[in-house]
Amino acid sequence: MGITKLADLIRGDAPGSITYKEIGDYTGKIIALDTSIIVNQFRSAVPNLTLSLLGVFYRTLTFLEHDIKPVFVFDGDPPEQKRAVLEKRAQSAGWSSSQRSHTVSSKTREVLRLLQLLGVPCVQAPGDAEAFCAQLVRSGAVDAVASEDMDTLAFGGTVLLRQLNAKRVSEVTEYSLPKLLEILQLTQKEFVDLCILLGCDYCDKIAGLGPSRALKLIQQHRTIEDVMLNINRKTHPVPVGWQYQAARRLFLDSPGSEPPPLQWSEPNEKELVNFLCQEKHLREEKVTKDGDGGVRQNLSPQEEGERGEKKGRRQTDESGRILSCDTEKTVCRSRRIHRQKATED
DNA sequence: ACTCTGCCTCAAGACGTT
DNA sequence: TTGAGGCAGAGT
DNA sequence: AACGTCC
Repeated sequence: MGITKLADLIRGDAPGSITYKEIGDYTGKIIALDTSIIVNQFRSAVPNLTLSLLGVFYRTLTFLEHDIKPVFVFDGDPPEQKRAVLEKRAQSAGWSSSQRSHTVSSKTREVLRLLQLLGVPCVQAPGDAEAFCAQLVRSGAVDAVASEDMDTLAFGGTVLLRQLNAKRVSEVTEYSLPKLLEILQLTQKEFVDLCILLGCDYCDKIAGLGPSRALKLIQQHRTIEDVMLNINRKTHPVPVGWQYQAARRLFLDSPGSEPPPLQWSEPNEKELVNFLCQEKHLREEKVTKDGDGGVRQNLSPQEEGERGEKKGRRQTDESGRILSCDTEKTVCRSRRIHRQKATED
């Protein structure tokens, strides 16, 4: 997944486009997240499915504690080009793709439920979640995209955050696409061609061309077409039926769907506890606070995305738009957090 | 000399206690 | 499972 | 920092 070796290339050839931050630097910001990446992270880290739900729960709380407004983006139908990769992946995992999609959807339903109860907006991407995240940050609907893979930059996402959940300071890395393009002296179009040469999810690459040569070739010849005219076709054969043009369109064309209204509301503590403890049989002390702590300032529902949509503590739309729940209660753990901060200070 | 590839290994979440 | 880092070897 | 637990 992602663009092969792009992170290395940036670190080596355009370190000026990277800044090192910490999570507290994003207080007040709206941040889009690729939900499937998050879920997969937890799924590979802990074998148990319920525990990965708990991971999503904790991580979301961490955002809220820092007064960060998360937007969870869910994958839509994968584009045609990606199907080959998905098939291959599912096959090597020994799963049929229909099996896979069913399990995923039941899993994502639970994640969706949890996130709704937490009062954070969940949106369905028209296609690839990464692509939609990129569009959201490009249009200004969100301030940044937090993801572990580099696709976002190829899709034109202007601000990418990696390791946002890092515990230690200065471990969050922020990539600036405008700075990157300026340093590399590339246009977005040229950068997309570079990413295709590096290797992406949507088509093959030219064997024998790695990061170093790919960058030099693109900087010199500007397009894949011109690169192909200037390399040794014998030593670097172009893949037969190479679908690079389709991949290019995928990266450059906007998904098209308008940014939906984003709305945050207070967590529905009662249902949250019910869901996690009753349905999922988690220990209550892992989920709830003990007393009735002060309401947290960060969850003020009257603030919203600058891009529009005023109030409305309405909820709903079952077809995957925004759902929100309203409660007056504060979220678990907040009390403990407050105590910790008090003792630290 | 430099670049790319393949093969290897490892670790991957978040929390609390010590 | 995947990705990232280290090291071998073959290619340019 | 290292370790054990979460279910």
